Amino acid sequence: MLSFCRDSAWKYLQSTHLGGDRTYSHYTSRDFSSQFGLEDFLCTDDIPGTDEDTDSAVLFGTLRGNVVGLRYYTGVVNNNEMVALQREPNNLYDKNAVKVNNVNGNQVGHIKKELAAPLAYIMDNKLAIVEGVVPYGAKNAFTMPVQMSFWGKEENKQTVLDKLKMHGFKLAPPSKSSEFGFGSSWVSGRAGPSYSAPGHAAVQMTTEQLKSEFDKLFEDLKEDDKTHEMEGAEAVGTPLLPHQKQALAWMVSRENSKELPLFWEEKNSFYYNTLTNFAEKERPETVLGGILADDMGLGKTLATIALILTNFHDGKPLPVEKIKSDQLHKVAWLSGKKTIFSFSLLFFSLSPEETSCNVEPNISNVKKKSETIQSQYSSSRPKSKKLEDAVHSWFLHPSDWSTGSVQSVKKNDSEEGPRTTLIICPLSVLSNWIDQFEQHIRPDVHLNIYVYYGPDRSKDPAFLSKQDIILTTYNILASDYGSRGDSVLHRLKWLRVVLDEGHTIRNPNAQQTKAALNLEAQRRWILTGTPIQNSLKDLWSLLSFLKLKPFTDREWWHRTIQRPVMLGEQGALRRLQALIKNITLRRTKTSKIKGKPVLELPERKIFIQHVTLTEEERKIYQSVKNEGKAAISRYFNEGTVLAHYADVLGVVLRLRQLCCHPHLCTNTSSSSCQIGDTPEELREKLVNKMKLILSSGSDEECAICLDSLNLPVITHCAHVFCKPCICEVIQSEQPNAKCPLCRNELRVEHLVECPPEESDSSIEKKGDREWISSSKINALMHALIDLRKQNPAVKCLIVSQFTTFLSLIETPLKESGFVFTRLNGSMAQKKRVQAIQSFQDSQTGSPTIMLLSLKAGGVGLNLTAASRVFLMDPAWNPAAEDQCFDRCHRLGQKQDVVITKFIVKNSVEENMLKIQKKKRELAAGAFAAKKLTVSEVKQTKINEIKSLIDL
DNA sequence: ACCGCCGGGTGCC
DNA sequence: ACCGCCGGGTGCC
Repeated sequence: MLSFCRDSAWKYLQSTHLGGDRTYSHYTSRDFSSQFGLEDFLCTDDIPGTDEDTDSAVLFGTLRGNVVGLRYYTGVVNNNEMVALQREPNNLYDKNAVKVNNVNGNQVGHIKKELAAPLAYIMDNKLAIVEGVVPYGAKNAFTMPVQMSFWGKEENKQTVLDKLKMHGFKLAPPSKSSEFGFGSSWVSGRAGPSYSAPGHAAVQMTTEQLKSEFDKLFEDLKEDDKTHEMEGAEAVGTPLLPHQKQALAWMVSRENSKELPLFWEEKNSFYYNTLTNFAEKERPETVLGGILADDMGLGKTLATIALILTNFHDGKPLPVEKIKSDQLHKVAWLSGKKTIFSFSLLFFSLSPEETSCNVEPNISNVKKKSETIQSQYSSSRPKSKKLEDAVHSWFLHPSDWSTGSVQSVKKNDSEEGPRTTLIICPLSVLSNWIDQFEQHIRPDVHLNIYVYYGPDRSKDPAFLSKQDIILTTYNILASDYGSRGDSVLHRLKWLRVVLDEGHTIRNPNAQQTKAALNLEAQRRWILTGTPIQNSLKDLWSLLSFLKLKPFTDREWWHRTIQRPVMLGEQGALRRLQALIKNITLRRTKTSKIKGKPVLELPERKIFIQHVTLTEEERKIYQSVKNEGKAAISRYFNEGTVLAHYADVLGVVLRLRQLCCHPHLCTNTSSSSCQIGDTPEELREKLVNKMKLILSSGSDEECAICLDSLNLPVITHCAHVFCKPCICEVIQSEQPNAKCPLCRNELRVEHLVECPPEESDSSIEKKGDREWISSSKINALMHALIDLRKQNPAVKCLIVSQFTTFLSLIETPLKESGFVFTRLNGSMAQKKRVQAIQSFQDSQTGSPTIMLLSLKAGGVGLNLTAASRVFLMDPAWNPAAEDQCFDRCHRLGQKQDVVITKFIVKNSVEENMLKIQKKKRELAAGAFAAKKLTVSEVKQTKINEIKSLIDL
């Protein structure tokens, strides 16, 4: 019921997706392989027709046709307006019917049936995408002309031409300006007499060129009117830094803006869209929001909190109403039995239903629950007054609530419309938001915050709509939305929706994207540190979320911006830049305000501490290395290195593990799968390979959804995906599904799942083994003890990609009397929060060390209590290391940060450093670096392997 | 639609 | 006239 009408958009979407599974995988496979730092290693060049259909499309030519039946429809167009052609296969009168819609999606008419016949064939078989522009005659009563452009893959061109010829039509060959609607020459008549060579209208830019152009897009965003500053409302408990005041001023002005959106003009009481030439009487909705694309650590969360409080209602701030403490009953509310995060800070009024169904009127029960909360929060954060009070208030008998001793909040009684801000974030930053609310909202402010998370979350619309802020995750949003597309979150209208880490919705086919796009809100914000992560394509869902007309429909985005930019069309990039500038605020860590850096972070120094293995360790290392080297040499001789990628990776992994500790190397020799293997043997080998990949410290990302692996499964060709993702691919490519990464045959029944975590038992197994130290552990302990002598209060992060290594480190830490905590990627949310909070606590007796797995947490993680980092083993990807360092070297860090990398001499680790160095240079260097050919790329990868194991 | 097309009415000059 | 011509009815797919 909420989904707005955009049939043509979805049609379009499907048409580019179907048969596009393979095409899609190309561009994702780069990400996938980059997780190993061996880009393009996985032979993406073997995949034919790799880019999205729409990207590799060329213009076949143009054709003038007629739109008929105008009498019967309400949709109107202007001269030179773009129109959408949409198949209507269920038309009662003609199976070949092709509808013509205006930019708004209103039907204008039909394509005349003689032309509709070949068009239907072309469109149904996806031989070409057909786009229309009405050159003149827009005001005709019965029929009007339409200039059609046919875009498709080169190999389909002849089929299209033949089909049209069969029906007596002939395409005019493309001429330079014929395909765009921007005041071009053909408008006045037929495409010019030019018979220039068909094909690309312009030379396509290389990825590097485009990327550097994208970077430029953001370069000048800081100037113009975005330097205005605004103080936060009284309710904001934290003083804002200058750049945060700018963000606030900009966000408030965006929310209260009355300006027409970009590319719209008012003309004779009509509103014209200058890109599509669409016009309508109704004023296009002003986009009350935008993209806050500041670098990580500049305080996007704080800016958003400040916005919520400062532009609370009617352009006015949330009033701070001083209340006497004896009148103040602080109530925490626990929804159901297990959810800990379902609490409300201070006040809110419960609806009778909520009271009766979620809170059992049983004092001992309530006490028990509150004690659980208390042990989980209060003990770790005794200074958190607010929460402590909240917990104490639990001891109020629930009957008090109905006798009225808990006042319901009276706030903004005059308020009309929705009052609630819905914030959606990845689970990993949920707790960060809760922390920041506590930190930045003045304690005497009435604000209802509800964390919509956990199995017992309230789905009562009356209750939810009474909240000021609701916090939830993309996963909850998507799973609530489900297949039926309705959920309480989608039934309610929100004052404001904020998407944190907004690039999460870059994939238009992902469920969470669809769920986010269908939320109804007055004001819409996207917070992200990486606005264009992979390509221009990623921008569409963001713009669609912002409801920026006409880009909510992908066809118009594609025709007016994406394709013109990709084809390097004159002015297209400027158009894109204007667009981004209009809705985005971006500052980087190096941005300056009035000559001063936006953030003055303490220094960050990186030291490399070389470690020499003991003779014993070196012996083991050498034997494993020789063995692996022999195997890899064999692959080289056979020319099968690339086919044995997982095995090569395995050899390298074992060597890396041996550099850390001999016990890490669990002899799961993943010998390659042989034909003679029994199903059990094969299965076991695949499971081992999968574990290898999952534990190798590389990004655990699925190449299909680009997100972290959800129910990882391994294919017979040894590639790992989310089970739902790969099943969908198999489904849609039936009966001959192929692996998106290597094009080997795929079958659902061949997918092997990861057996349930046995890490606990394996750790215990390790525990049975007698603990021994290692050279690296010795080096670490030496450094830690030294450091403690100098300053016992200093806090350290100990980072490794191997969680078992972190477990091994626990033993000497305990022996030497260090208080430590631990954070793994796999930890339950509540445990994580606990670990982070106790570590960030500055009290004496709090942990001074955190054992951190390299990938744990994600972007939002704030560990500024630490000023020392010990990186136990180098990562493939230097960016992953940097991101990890940024968790303590960020806003809030007061001390210089010293990072120590332990590197074993004469080992694979040193070689990894060399590769890292190359990568850094490549990343920093000019994008002008020429694109490597396929064979050059392969050679590079082979060289990397060789240098890794000294071949 | 100030068209095309259809089909009924009509029929020397 | 098994035609031509006239003029009314009619009109997307």
